[in-house]
Amino acid sequence: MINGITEKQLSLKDTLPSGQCFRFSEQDGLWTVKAGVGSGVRVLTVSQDDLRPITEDPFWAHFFDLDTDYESLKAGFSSISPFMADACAYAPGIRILNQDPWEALCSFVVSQNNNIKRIMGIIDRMCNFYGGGGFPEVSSLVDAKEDDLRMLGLGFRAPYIVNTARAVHDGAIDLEKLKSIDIDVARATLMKVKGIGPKVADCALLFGCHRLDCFPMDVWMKRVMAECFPGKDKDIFGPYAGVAQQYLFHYARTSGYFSSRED
DNA sequence: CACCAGGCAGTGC
DNA sequence: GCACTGCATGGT
Repeated sequence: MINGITEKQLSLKDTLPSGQCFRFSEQDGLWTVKAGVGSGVRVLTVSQDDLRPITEDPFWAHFFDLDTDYESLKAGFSSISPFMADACAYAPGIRILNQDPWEALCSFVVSQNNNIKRIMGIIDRMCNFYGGGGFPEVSSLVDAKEDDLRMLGLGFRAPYIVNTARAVHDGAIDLEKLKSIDIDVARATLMKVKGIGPKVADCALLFGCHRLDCFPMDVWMKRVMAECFPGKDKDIFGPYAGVAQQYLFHYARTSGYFSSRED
């Protein structure tokens, strides 16, 4: 441990592959993370043994949300139920990333009815085809040809991507305002786009706009809530339910508790 | 062959 | 309001 931050405070292996971001890779303990749109792309190389590339760079420190106190959040969650305490203890170094809002929104449109490995491949091909390595600009997807998107593997999501880019381009969606306006208004604004439903809207808001009260309900979270919190809803987790959601999602997917498969 | 993947839109009731 | 179905694609 170097520079006062431990794996229990920031775990790369529990945070990066936990289904919230899609542009990273790992080889022999060395992680590469890409973030940002177009020529504004940033590239991080870091290992768990030495997190100084994160702690000493304000951009990456913010990206990994080092300014939020997860210890007190976990303490509060753990008092809710033994199962919740197990989920927090299972991977205590999970954090909610501060990703670019456009990148997050677009990525989660790609994610629908898809698996994480394939999502990562599609986004990688989009970055190379449209972004020169950075995430595709809104302006480059507004006029994207549907055949090109299908060639990259988007399938039925191809028109959804174009719809989303147009809504951002013409101002129907103001990504910066989504960070602060009323959360129900924010969700409704996103869901006006054909191709954005409640799950994608919540993921975009949680992972791209840092709206920590958003609680995306995917197939895994539906299992968790039905089996471990019957009759309850996200309100039992309080105003930071989105953080609780990430601990539960990761625990459900990878612990084997729900007879899952790893990928 | 079937079924699934960090869902959604369309349709029918 | 809720239940059901088709949807592109690749993996198991």
